[in-house]
Amino acid sequence: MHRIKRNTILLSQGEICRYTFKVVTGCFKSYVIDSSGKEHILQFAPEDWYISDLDSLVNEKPSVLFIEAIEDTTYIRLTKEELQSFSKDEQNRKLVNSVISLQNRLVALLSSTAEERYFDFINAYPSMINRLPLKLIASYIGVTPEYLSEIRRKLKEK
Amino acid sequence: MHRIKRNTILLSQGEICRYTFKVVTGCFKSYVIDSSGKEHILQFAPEDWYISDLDSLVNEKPSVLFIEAIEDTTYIRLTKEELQSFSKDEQNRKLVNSVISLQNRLVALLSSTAEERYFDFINAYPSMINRLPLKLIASYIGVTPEYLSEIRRKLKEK
DNA sequence: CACATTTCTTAAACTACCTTAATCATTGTC
DNA sequence: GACAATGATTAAGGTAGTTTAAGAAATGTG
Repeated sequence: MHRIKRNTILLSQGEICRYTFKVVTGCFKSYVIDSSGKEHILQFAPEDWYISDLDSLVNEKPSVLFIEAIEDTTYIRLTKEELQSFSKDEQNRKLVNSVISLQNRLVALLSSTAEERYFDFINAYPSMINRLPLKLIASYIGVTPEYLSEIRRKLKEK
Repeated sequence: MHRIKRNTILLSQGEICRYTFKVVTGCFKSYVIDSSGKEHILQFAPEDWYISDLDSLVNEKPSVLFIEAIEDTTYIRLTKEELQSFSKDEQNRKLVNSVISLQNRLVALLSSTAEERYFDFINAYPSMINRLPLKLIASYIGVTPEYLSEIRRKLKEK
């Protein structure tokens, strides 16, 4: 079991990812930084979630993602070999869940407005809303903090 | 081995997906239709690719996706049980590849402009460019056909 | 071949979302 | 408890991408 402080980076873009991290308490985020320096969050990992750059881990190539603690966090880390020693069923379930969650995000990004994606987020992660700053939610749903702030104001006015 | 004509739908939104389809010759697309009736393509599956709605297949719930032949296509279909009889390694590789390709699309949608995503598409699927109508490429990269047409014109002017 | 249907292009008006910048609120730190 | 740093809000102006509509090109069909 490992213990790290908020804002600590566990994996940086360009490094080869050697582990999958399983959160015990706290929360991680994975994100990319685009050519203009902006951060875009792909995943939050609160208690019991797994987080990793699978492409980097499996194919031993440089990661495109950062993984960083957004709260003081305790976690377990699993090497590729340890992951592979999981039962076939267990491994499958985890991989299938990853596919499903990415597919759902993709569908939402392609076919919903920012306001709809904000509702989706609230429904999918009701307990995260009070735990995350607006800034991070905005980055996850794919808008600027200023625009999410405007969305919230419009919702109150109703 | 099954054989179907262009424009035939193999899976519709709302149905439970019973198979993973492996293309022998031809090409499938998977897509969603949003609340305003617009189509958004998630994946193309040319020769040797697999396509399915994993969430629906594995959890036996109604599919959100359509799967449709965009050329006359021959394919093999695999039930959930047949898929599970694959070697652990083979199954893992396929699932990991799905995660990676979805993750790449997500990163692109969050952090690139439409023009950059068009370049990404050309680089990732050079052989598909001549095979797909503009309309379908536009749907895949997440813009209207009119706007992709404009992107192409601007590129020619350079 | 002729006709219908679908696809592609162009252009003008529009909108969802971004940028910048200023102000205020909250949090962390010595 | 003061001050710095970070986060949230608001507003004005800008831009990437959409909508609508119409015509041109390509494709399918009897």
